Amino acid sequence: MMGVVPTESSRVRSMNETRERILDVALDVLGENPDAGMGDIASAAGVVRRTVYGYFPSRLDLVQTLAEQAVTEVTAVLTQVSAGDAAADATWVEFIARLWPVAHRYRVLLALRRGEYGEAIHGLLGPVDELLADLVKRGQDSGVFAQHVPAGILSQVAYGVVFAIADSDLSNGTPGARAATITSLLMLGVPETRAMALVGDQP
Amino acid sequence: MMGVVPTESSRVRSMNETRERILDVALDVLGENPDAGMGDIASAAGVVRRTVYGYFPSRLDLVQTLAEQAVTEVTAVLTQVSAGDAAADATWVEFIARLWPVAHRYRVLLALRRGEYGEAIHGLLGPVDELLADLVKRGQDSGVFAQHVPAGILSQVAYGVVFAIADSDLSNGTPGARAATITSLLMLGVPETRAMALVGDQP
DNA sequence: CCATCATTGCACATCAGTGTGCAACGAAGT
DNA sequence: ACTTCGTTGCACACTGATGTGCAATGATGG
Repeated sequence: MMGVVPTESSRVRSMNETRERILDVALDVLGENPDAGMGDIASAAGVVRRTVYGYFPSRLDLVQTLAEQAVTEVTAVLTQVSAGDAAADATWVEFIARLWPVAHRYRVLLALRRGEYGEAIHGLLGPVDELLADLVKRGQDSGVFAQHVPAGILSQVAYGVVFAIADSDLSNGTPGARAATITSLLMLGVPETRAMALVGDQP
Repeated sequence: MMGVVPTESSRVRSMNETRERILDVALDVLGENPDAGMGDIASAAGVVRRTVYGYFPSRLDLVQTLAEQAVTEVTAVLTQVSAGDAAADATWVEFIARLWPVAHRYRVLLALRRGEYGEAIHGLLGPVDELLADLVKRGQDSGVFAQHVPAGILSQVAYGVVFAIADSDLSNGTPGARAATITSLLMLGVPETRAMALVGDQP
């Protein structure tokens, strides 16, 4: 139905690998230093700067590609999780669990939102914000999430929190993910006992 | 006891005003774009680029001065609030209320933590982190705050949340401050009813 | 064996920002 | 009035990053 792979020749496959490797290490390098240059990315990818420009004519093209990937992945997680008929808080737990590696991976976009590429990124991330707000609003309407703050704001805050944790020192390993899940549940108004039960008392 | 002002001459006062104005607009300009240049800051301050270099020999000097100011102000708020013998959650509410304008004002330091100036800023903000962790730990020990997450991590998360809200679109006005206060209380494990009572049900 | 082509290494121009030097202006201090 | 000095407006050199052009190389595919 989707994605026909016509047995690409070795050359095309090699190029795809190179391209993906560049995108891959770009997330790492830019994740540690959003101001890293094309040369740094190229070096980390094991290629020369000139080669990177062969795949991405400008720095903006690279960043935009990364942003599009992020939107695609996050949207996929969000829609898949929302498809089920579980309670909103349980859905949220699953969402964070699956969002976590993605958020950590694309944490650079949060820093790049500001200055020079801000507009492009913000535009691409718009649909994600809406989906997120919808999820939170459904939780509020069903009485699972508290209504101390409007859904639009609350979703943005929760969104920011997950990224803040993914962006912090405790981004690696399970403690970070666990902290992000519990904390976000609490801030959504889920009682502590229920939150602990959802995430499992002892890991 | 502190701060003797020996009736400064008009010249010195003018210089101090210029210097403070530069630092003031630097927070604004850098707050919107952390990569703004000295020229942008100078223009916004109504002076020429050369003049800025007269007060701050390098860009690092300017940023360090801003960071030192932030540490001074935040530390002052933190110690003053902690001096009282109120409950930990009430203390937290007052803390956020007074921290809010400061956090919003110095939000640029969060973005500047990464890349080039990161080390200097991180070093200066260290003491603040400790004070914050102490406050959270006291709340946990007194049973007011939940212990689902270690104090060190929890304080960092709450720290990040407040800055995340101060850094977001809803940074201006009371709704942002209210959202930050309620949200941080909830994530600290304070029950919703108690949190709403502390912050006031209707503003 | 030969052609294709991704990759390389080097060239170059361009641009933006940093930091400095210095003469000149103009308001404040004596 | 004369001096001091903050400020200005230019000058310059330096650095680092971006983006492009082009010949050489070497592996792949016909």
